[in-house]
Parts: sequence; C-alpha cells; structure tokens
Amino acid sequence: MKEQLEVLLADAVTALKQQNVVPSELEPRIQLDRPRDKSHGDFATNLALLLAKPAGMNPRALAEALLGALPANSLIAKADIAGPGFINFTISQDQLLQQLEHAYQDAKVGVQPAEQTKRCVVDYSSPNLAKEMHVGHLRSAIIGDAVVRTLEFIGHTVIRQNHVGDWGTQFGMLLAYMEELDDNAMELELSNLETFYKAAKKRFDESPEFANRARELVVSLQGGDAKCRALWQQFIDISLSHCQEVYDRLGVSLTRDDVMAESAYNDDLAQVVEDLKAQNLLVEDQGAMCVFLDEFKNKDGESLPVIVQKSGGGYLYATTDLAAVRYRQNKLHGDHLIYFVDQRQGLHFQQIFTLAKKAGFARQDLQMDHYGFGTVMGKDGRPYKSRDGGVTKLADLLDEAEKRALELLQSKKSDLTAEEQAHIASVVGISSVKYADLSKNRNSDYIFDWDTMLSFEGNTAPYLLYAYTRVNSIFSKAGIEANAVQGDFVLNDEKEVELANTLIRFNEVVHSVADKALPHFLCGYLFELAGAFSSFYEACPILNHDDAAVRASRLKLAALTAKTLRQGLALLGIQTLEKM
RNA sequence: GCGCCCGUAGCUCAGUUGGAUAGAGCAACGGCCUUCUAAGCCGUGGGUCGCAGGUUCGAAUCCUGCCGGGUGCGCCA
Repeated sequence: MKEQLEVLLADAVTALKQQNVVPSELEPRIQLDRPRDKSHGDFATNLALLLAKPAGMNPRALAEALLGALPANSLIAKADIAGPGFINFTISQDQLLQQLEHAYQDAKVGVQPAEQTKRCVVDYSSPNLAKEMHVGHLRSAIIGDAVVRTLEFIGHTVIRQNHVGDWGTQFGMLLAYMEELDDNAMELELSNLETFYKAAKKRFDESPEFANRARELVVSLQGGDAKCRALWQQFIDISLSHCQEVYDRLGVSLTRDDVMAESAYNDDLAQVVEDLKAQNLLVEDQGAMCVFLDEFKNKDGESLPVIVQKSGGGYLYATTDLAAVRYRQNKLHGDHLIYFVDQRQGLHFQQIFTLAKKAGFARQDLQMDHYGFGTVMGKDGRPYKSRDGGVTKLADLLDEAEKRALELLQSKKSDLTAEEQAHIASVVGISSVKYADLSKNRNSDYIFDWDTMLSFEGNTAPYLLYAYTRVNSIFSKAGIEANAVQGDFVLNDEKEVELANTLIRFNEVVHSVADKALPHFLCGYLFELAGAFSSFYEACPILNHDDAAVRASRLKLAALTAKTLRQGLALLGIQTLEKM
C-alpha cells in the first residue's frame, strides 16, 4: 500500500519535470510517513516542502501541482494540503478491505517477498567451546536467529554459520587436564564443563609442569597428532552437544549442520598469509606479520596493524576471519555476509572488511555488515553477574526463567493441570528472556530484570502470549475455525478501523526488520497490535452481536489478529500457547 | 590521545534515513466486572530531549565545541 502510493508520487514528480515545473535533474527521495495524528490522514508526505526551493515555488502551490499531476487511481480517497505544505492522504476503504482479505487468505499474512532476493551468510551465536555458554552468548543467538527467520520469510536464502571457537590456546590446558584423568573420572568431570574449565585453569596457574604440558599439547594438536586430536574431538563433541541443548531449549534454529568451526579454516591460514604477501600488503613488524591499513590510525596518527601471524608463527582470529570471508563468498556463494557479534568487536570487523576488499578476498560489491549489540546489564547497571559474582551459565539462567514463570502461574488462580502449567511456564519463561532482549534496540546495552520481563503488563512476552490466547478463546468458545469464517470484512466502528489499519502494517514492519536487522521494530508493532485488539475487543461485541454480517467481519478481524500475532512471534523465534 | 556507541518522564524504553502538539509501559492517582474478555480496558498528572552554539520553512534527529557514561586501540578470541 505504501509502495503503491510511493509509485504514484514518483509518477507525479516525473510529470512535473516534463512540465518544467520542477528541475529535471532533481531526484527527491519520496518520504511517506504514517502521521501520529489521525486528523492528518493515513499517510503524509513532505515532498512539496522538499521541492519548493529548487522549483522556486511556494510549498503549498507546489503541493497543489503535485496533486494535479497524480495519476488516476483507486487507492486514494482523499488528499489534503495541510500546514506549511504537507500532503495528507486518506486511503480508500475499498483498498483497506482488499488488503485485509488478502492477508486473511495469504499464507504469509500479506507480507510481500523482497524485490531482490540474496544469499545471506549469517554468522551468529559462535560461542567458544572451551567453556559452557553463558549469559554473554544470549544476544547473538537470540537476535541473530530472529533476523535470520525474518530474512528467510521474505524470500532470502540464509546460510547459518556457527563459527564456534574450538582452536584457541586454552584447549592445551583442557587437554592436559583430560590426560590426567582416567575414563571414569573424565566422564564425571566433563558433565559440567564450567567446573572442568575452572579445575583445568587452577592446575594451569598452580603447576608450571602442567602449564608446560598444556603448551606442548597446543603444538601437537595443531600439528595433527592423532592421540591429541582424538582427545580434543571428544571434548568438542561434548561441548557442542551442550550448545545444542541450549539452542533447543531456547528455540534457536541452529543445528549441528550449521557449525563451521574455527579449526575448519586451519589448512587455509598459511595461504591467507601467503596471498597477502604476494600482494605486497604484508609487513614484518617486531617479528609479527602485519598489514597496515591507512584507514585506521592510532594515537600518533600511524596506521593500525592487523596482525595475521604472531612472531612465534601462530595465526590469529583475524587470519581465520579473513579465511572465513573468502570461504563464505567463494564456496557458499554469499552476496551478503552478516555478523551478529558484540559491539566491542566493531573495529576488528571494520578492519577485516576493509582488508578483505583490499586483498581481493571479497568482491568490491560484496555486502558485509557487522550488526553489533550492547552488553546485558544487571539492575545495578553493571554487566550481569550471578549472585556469587561469577558469570551465569545459560542453562542455569533458563532454569531460573522457567522456575520464576511457574511460581508466577501458581500464584494466579487457574484450572490448569500441573502438566499444562509446567508446559506454559516453560514457554513463558523462555520467551520472556528472549522477548526482553529482542524488544530493545540491539545497539544499546540493556538491563536484565526478571520482574520486568515476566510482567503481564507492558511490552513483554507474557502480555503478548496472553493477548494471543484471548483471541483464540473466541474461536474455541464459538467452535469456529479461524481460517474458515464465511463473510466479508466490514468496517464501521472506529476501533475496527484502527485495528484494521494496524493489521495491514505487518508487511512494512517485517521488511524494516529485515532491512535494518532490528527485531525491536517487530516487537513494538506486535505490542501495538495486541493493544489495538484489546481496545477493539472491549468496545465491539463479537459473538454476542446479533447482526450476522458484523459478527462474521469481527470474527475475521480476530482471526487475522491471531494469525499476525502468531506469525510475528514465530519470526522472533517465540512459540504461542493455545491457553494459559 | 584517537575511534565507535550512548545521554529522552522517578524507572525501563520507543521515536523508522529532519516533519505537524516528543510517545509507550511500569510506578502514582481516578474510573469500568448481572453482556464473549479484568493477566484486560478507559482516563489524569508527569519533559530545559546532557549543555552551548550553528545549518533551515522546520532539529530529540544533521554539523561544531564542551560535560557525563560505556567500550575499543600489536601478537587473546
């Protein structure tokens, strides 16, 4: 609908250029807003204000001219010139009704496919396998997964890449510790990777012999020693299955097939350095192999180095990331490489992107984006910590979410069985954690607060899940299938119109989430939709209305609301409940 | 020192590439359950958009300079 209006306006501009009213070289950006004030119509544009100066005309007169040049159409019911020269459009109700009917019938709820589909290679989650996943791994997995689902929904091909860390120096320490244990003890110790890591670290810090052995093992591991590799593989397998458990509980769509570990690039690293050298980009500095990029300066105004090989010969994560760029472009055939990684690695990725293009590892037109995010903070405004001051394991965090949700449910009166309560608590707990994260702008830090995220009031998962069950209860009460209501949409009541206008915005919102990789747009929209429905539900009787046509139309509005909420939440990676 | 992010109501946050009177939720206060629904709805109060300049028809948004916070800047990932 917005797109159609944009096309009409673009045509009007073209017409005015032909009439020499507007300079022909002008290419104004057509901006259409949804005004907050309803008296300003459904859409408003500032086009006349933008063009007034170059055209040497009074903005209101130019607005008149634009309206005169607008092609005939069935979209616009009314167009007014307001204020200094805004044009306010009111969309014809026929159009609105058509859009509603289409969304009601459509498997994608009226969401249009992207104009140009791409192959997106998305790097997200990517934990270090040496330790168990902790609270710091939450955002990449949750936000990345929501964006991935949204990109797929509008027709892009997405290749997930879980770039797990399985190759760092700390693995020497872990292997050394494994060596000291017999089979039984090992199995026991590996059941909790967190304590295993701590025990190994303690040995490393306390015993110089152990530390030496750990360093030897890193060398043998990277040298391909069979015994060492087997031990390492055993550890990696256990750690990956821990990760998979967390993904499954969290409803993150990653699987074992998406794992493309750091170690997988091992054989290509020497080649990366070789290729940089062949292009005269490489400089040896203090024994390390570096590329100095003029785009980045240090405090003295000197170029900043990207170190690709340590003075001891070892490779670094910059080397691996360069190899990964090349792999993702050439082997996975990506058009758009996306990284959901902590904001703090911003400089690193800027360097990698710049160097990848400079070295010809990436085509000049390859799109590469680092979508960063802020830190998870505690209520005290400092990075989130568990009660004992340590990092919180993700598994424990999710346990607590479910436990708190269950307590909350039990505090309310309900006729649910214990089994139903347990299931609902699990969904509510997990989705609360996810939604709290997704509903904030990913760029900023956010405060992790159990009470706020589990509240049934405000922009939260429990509120939306409850809103969904309320809509559903209408259909179960009436014994009607939501997707098979006979009759047409008819809009009379103000609340009906408001809900209808909110419903048809879903398409725009989904596209903006995909374009900007900002899922909080969708959260804000769903909250608005749930609110619009509640107001409608309060003001407009559905099953009790005696006019069958009105009843049918309202049922369809409810059905489309349910469908939109379900689909919207699904894009966020949140499942719905039939009752709660 | 330089780079990036941030500063909006008491609190948590929106504000979609500059738009009309800066919005939600929580908290506070006041209403609404003999009608599908109250884990809900309706309403009230609450602001020097960090500060000071600038750009223009118009600035929370763009530019410059300060103040305050976070984060990063050669061999960890």
